Amino acid sequence: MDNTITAAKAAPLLLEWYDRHHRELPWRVSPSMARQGVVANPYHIWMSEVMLQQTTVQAVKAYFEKFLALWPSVEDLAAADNEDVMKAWAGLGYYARARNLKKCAEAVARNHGGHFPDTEEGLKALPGIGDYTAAAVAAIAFNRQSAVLDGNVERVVSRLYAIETPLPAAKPEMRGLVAALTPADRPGDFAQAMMDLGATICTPKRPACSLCPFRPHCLALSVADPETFPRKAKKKDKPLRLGAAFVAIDARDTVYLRKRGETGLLGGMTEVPGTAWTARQDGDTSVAAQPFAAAWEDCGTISHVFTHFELRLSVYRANVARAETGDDGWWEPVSSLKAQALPTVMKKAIAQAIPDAFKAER
DNA sequence: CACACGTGGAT
DNA sequence: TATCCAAGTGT
Repeated sequence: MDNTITAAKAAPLLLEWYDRHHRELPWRVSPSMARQGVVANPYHIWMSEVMLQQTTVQAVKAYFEKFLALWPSVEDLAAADNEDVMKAWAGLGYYARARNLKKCAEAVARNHGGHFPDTEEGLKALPGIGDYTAAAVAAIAFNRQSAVLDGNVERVVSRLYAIETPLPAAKPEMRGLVAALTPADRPGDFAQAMMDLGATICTPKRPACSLCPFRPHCLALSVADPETFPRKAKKKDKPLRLGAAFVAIDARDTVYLRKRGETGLLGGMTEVPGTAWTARQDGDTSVAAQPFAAAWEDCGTISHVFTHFELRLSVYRANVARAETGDDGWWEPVSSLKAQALPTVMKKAIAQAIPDAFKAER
């Protein structure tokens, strides 16, 4: 007997589960709040969705609160200094998101009177908003019946229908299935419910199928091991790249920093001088690659894993007079390094040269 | 379609 | 330790 779920049954089942078991999140209007007349703030929903791209809820919470405190409205963010936005985003990763966040805020403030477009199409035309985020903001903030497909939903749907096509080829099929399931009533809650289900019940490993509202209808559970869905190709292994980083300190306990170019890896972020990061094992990562002459002391190496390569950086430290550096950067007190737009890899390098650089006592 | 693009937590 | 992966987007 075919127990495949029908569109008419899916939403009520899932929304009933969501009303009882939804997560409380800082940017979310819970069902009980909605009953009291609270409506979603599109600025908050957009901000959270951009931060949540490939990023855990846990990591996002503090950044979300910080950004709202610094820039309470989209006009505030549009008027902010680019550099301040990059400083506030430092540590969250995927820094193109921060650059696009600022551009998007400027576009909304300048071209849309400070109001986000309320359609998928309008939203998707903005920087940093793609298929997923456009659908999510349209559904959650504007109650549009849009098909929201993220990693969680892909997992839920792939199991519900035991989809054998591997990702990402299966995405169009999955989007069609989600579109068929999405209700006209509470489409935003439906989307959030699918994501909550994927995050808390239909998890990548050891899913809690006994607690799942879709359990009677899940094809993967009935015919196979749900854990094996979604199918996806194996990832390539990461090559190793080598480089050197030079931490120059002057007599007043300040460090020489530079700003990276606006595009590419860590674009627009702050760094210490260093070599290019080469895949060549014979690249010069020795003190000979120094950016300026000094009595460089070998501080050992640090490792950092990026999305598509692993980096091993040789770190050097020296006491340097201000006049001996170039003029492509600036001197920053060690005590204020924490507030700089330093990506994690640079904080690691500096901490290797100055172990207490980021300690609270400073 | 394939690849570039960060980081930290879980197993 | 190795691997996966978390509310993806841009090119």
